[in-house]
Amino acid sequence: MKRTKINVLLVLDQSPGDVLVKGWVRTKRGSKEFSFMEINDGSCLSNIQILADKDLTHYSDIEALTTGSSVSVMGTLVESPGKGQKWEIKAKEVEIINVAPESYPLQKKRHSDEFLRTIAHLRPRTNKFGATFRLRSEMAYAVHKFYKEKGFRYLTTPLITGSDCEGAGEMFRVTSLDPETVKKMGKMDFSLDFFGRESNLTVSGQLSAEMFAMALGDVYTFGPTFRAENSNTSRHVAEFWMLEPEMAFCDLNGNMDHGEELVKYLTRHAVEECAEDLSLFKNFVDKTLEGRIDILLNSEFARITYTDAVDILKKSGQAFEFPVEYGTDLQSEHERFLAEIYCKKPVFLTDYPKQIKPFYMRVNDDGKTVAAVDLLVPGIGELIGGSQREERLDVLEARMKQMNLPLENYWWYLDSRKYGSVPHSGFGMGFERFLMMITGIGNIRDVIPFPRTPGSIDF
RNA sequence: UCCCCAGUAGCUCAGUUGGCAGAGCAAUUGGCUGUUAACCAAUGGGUCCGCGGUUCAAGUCCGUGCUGGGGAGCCA
Repeated sequence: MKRTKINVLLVLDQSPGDVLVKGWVRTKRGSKEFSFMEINDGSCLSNIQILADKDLTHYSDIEALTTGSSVSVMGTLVESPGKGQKWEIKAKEVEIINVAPESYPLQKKRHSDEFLRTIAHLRPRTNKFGATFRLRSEMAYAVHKFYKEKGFRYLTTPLITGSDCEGAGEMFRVTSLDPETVKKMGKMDFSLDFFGRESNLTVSGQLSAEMFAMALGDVYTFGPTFRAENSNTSRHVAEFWMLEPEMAFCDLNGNMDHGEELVKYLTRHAVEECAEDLSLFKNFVDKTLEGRIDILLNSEFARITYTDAVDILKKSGQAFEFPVEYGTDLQSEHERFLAEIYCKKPVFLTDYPKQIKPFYMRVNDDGKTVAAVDLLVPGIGELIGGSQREERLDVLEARMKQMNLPLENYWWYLDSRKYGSVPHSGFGMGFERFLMMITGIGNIRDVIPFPRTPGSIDF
């Protein structure tokens, strides 16, 4: 008999008769005459209830089943006379695949996120984390679906990079030399290393993506990204997934239009395809989630220039811990005020002073600002960071010299501005940040399977 | 990296002025004919985060380290 997954069974209108399910025992309520078991196979949030009568062979073994044990159950799918579920299975055969001993750490009660992080290998077996990682999977699919529908090409850029100045924070060094050899060298000699020069894990696929946007038109990358920053916050991990669209013939406004469309598309997909899992987050994780999702879907995102934002903050009358100063980066409290109190919805902040932004951002006509954009989301902070890129070779080279960047290392990047350069734009969206937004989960470590953070690389 | 808070049973936590180590849940055993985080009864369960100090006496006070959480910076 062929196994049926529980998500398929639970939506049936009428019973097909006998069915075979396989899964893990979530809870068992036993008595002398019969036992109820709830089985989950990961296909959906819901369990299916099994009724096991004492007449079954090995009933004493069935009665001894524990939470976490794995079983295979064949029986008749019948309408449940009890409350709380439509269907249940009246078991004919229960095969015990493996009994989980009493040391199984997951109990039939709520556990703290902190505890579950210490057993990250088992936490996907809980309702909350099962829902989280089903949703994560569905959102990754929706990313590809969105870009397929829009005619973008999927680009996989290198994870190991030789550019030492990608410009976004500390990098992890990649080497094949063993520490003893390096010690004997006295001073690190990269020419003896695998690639013959210093190499690192990528902090962004953007520069590569720009090259392909100049060829394929619209591209996106979606893959792991690494930052060696010693960041200890609920919004940072050392290894995360980033989505980076890059679009030829696109200016900053087109960039924002695209970002807004993307966020709304993914959100709508979650609402339409993940309703059951989403209901868990709405009910048990974040009571304000429903309203926030409604705002995401139905409001037009605000768009404010950095200069206007500074004015708004200065006139707000708010007592900020840090002063608002034109020419410096906005503090968290300032960004939060703009998104959560002033706009009460996602807001694109644009046109930052050029001295606080990287070399590749396009210099505006005022000569003071660049065509940068950040999307700030209430409760999350920065979800998207991007820009229109500097496509004018002379302006780009001047800027790089100003910032003391070694032009020769970027010869290939500059070639794109030499040969058929066009206006183009793109941004990076933190995939985990998006998941936090759509689930209401407050710690980024809880939306990634095995989080990597400073001092922590278990599992 | 900086600031603040916490660390006691498998989990969540209480522990008064420094004076015998506690509860709920879980586990184990038994009972129970339709349960829904089932219910009822009994039983077992401790390096009070580590190290050092003060004291007749430290879970409690002091120092230090580690781990975790919240916030800041960096950013996605």
